[in-house]
Amino acid sequence: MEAFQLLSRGGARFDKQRFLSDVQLFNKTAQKDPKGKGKGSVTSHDFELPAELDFFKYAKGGTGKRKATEKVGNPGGKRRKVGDGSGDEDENEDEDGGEPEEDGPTQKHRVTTKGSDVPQHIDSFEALRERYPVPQRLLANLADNSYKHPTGIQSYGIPILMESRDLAAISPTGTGKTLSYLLPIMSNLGSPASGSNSDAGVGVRAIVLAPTRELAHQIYNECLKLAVGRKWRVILFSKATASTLGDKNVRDKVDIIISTPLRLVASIQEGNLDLNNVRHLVLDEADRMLDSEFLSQVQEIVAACTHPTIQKAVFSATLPAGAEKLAMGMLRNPIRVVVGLKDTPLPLIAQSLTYVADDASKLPSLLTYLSQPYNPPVLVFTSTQPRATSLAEELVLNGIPNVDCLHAGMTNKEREDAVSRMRKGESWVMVSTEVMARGMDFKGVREVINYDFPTSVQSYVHRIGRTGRAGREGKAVTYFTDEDGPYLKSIANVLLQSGSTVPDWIVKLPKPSKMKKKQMGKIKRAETVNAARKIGRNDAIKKRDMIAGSKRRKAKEHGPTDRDEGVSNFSG
DNA sequence: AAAAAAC
Repeated sequence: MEAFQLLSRGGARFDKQRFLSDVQLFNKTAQKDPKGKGKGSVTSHDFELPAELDFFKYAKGGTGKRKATEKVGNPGGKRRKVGDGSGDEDENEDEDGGEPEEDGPTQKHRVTTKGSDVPQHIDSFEALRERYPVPQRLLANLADNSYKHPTGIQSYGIPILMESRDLAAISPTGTGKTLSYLLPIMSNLGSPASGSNSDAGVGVRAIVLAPTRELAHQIYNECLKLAVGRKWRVILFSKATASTLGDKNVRDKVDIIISTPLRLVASIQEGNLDLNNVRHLVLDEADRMLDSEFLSQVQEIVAACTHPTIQKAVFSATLPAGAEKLAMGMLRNPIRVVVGLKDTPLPLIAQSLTYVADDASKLPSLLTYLSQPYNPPVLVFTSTQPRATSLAEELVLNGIPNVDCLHAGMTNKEREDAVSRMRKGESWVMVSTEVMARGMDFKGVREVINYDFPTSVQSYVHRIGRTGRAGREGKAVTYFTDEDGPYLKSIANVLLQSGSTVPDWIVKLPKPSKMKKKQMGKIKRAETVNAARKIGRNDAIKKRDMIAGSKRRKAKEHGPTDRDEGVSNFSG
């Protein structure tokens, strides 16, 4: 059920027929309903998933024992002290009662909270109304968009935000974070400023910041769905919409702005925008927003929000210690909620590492991959814009159908068109840079390929998080070359953590010390080569990868020999 | 560590 609701959010078109098979895959209790596959006979009631079938499924295997529990509320109003975020967590856990299953859904997930006076979580959206004055229309819009049962982060995060508390929320990719903050914002704002809302004050009252235009747009779309039927003024900030704020009558009646940081800063500096009436500020993809390039912009925005009772919240699937410290410093008496394991991908995503000797071997590998049956659309990540462009060109030249490309070097229109094709299912292979790595919700994406090795664990987690969304299964393949050796182990650990398997030799790689990383890079490069050769001889390990390897060599003979500059300049 | 993205 939940998976169904999640699937039907976001801007992407949603194929019920296609989803039906997925649900049955997950839902052992569901009766097979051949009629359900018939045209037009599928309704949401046809596939009630058990409530415990949450998005978060703990995979078997991985590293040792794994706790898979659900934290249940905060009985007795137990106080919790906010700590530094690292180290031990003050947890309150409870078994969920379900039995772990071999291959089906594991019916357990874990939520941990930290902070004082944590509000009781909700078990249903209806329960919200019993506790808070949520506008009827908002709940109706929720239902109209097939949101029926809250996910973990929604269950815990929404009451916290409803009670005007500051929140740091960490929840895996594709688990419904957007709704977790939009619903409380719209509820707490009460009614649009343009109406007879005496409490509205003057000027924008809520701001959501996101790192990319595409993501801001997606959040905006979500917001519009919840805004149906009321005269909310929600603005997706851009040069054009920002200029409309020159009109004071417009400016004073804005309710919510969704924006990227720099655009907002520009308007503040132009004197077109006053943030002193902002009561809700959300940083989506918080760790990204707090890294060096965005930090000063975000700080400027935070400083401009001078309303005494402003509520701040940060959301992400990953929050490294440094970013968390910064975030906690911004928040007032915050509650920290972690769903699942921080910095860890969903176990629903089957991850693998594929050895490709060097950069020149990547294209043949990918072509081989795409010559075999695959589930479009496939999302392919490269490290730079030129590499994205030239890889897309190469694929087209090699006859791969419906190849698209998306990076920030393209014009706004090109970017919008690419997203639109993706949403319509017209893209089969989408080649992109990090711009697509975070937050984007394309329901159909079943496979992600890291053509270029991700430059951080966080990048890896977010990239592969474009699949496996809303309870679906996904697949992620990561190419690595000899040069990626120094960072291989850290990514391999992520795979292990989330239940995927990793060849032994990678697990045994020594941990690179920071000081000697560069030096060790050379040593390890040799180790990687040797170990990778061993794999080639070992039938037991990663059949797929070996297939890819041999096909790669074959494809190389027939494949194009001349390579675009953009593709070859990777190995500096 | 390093590129990308933000206007």
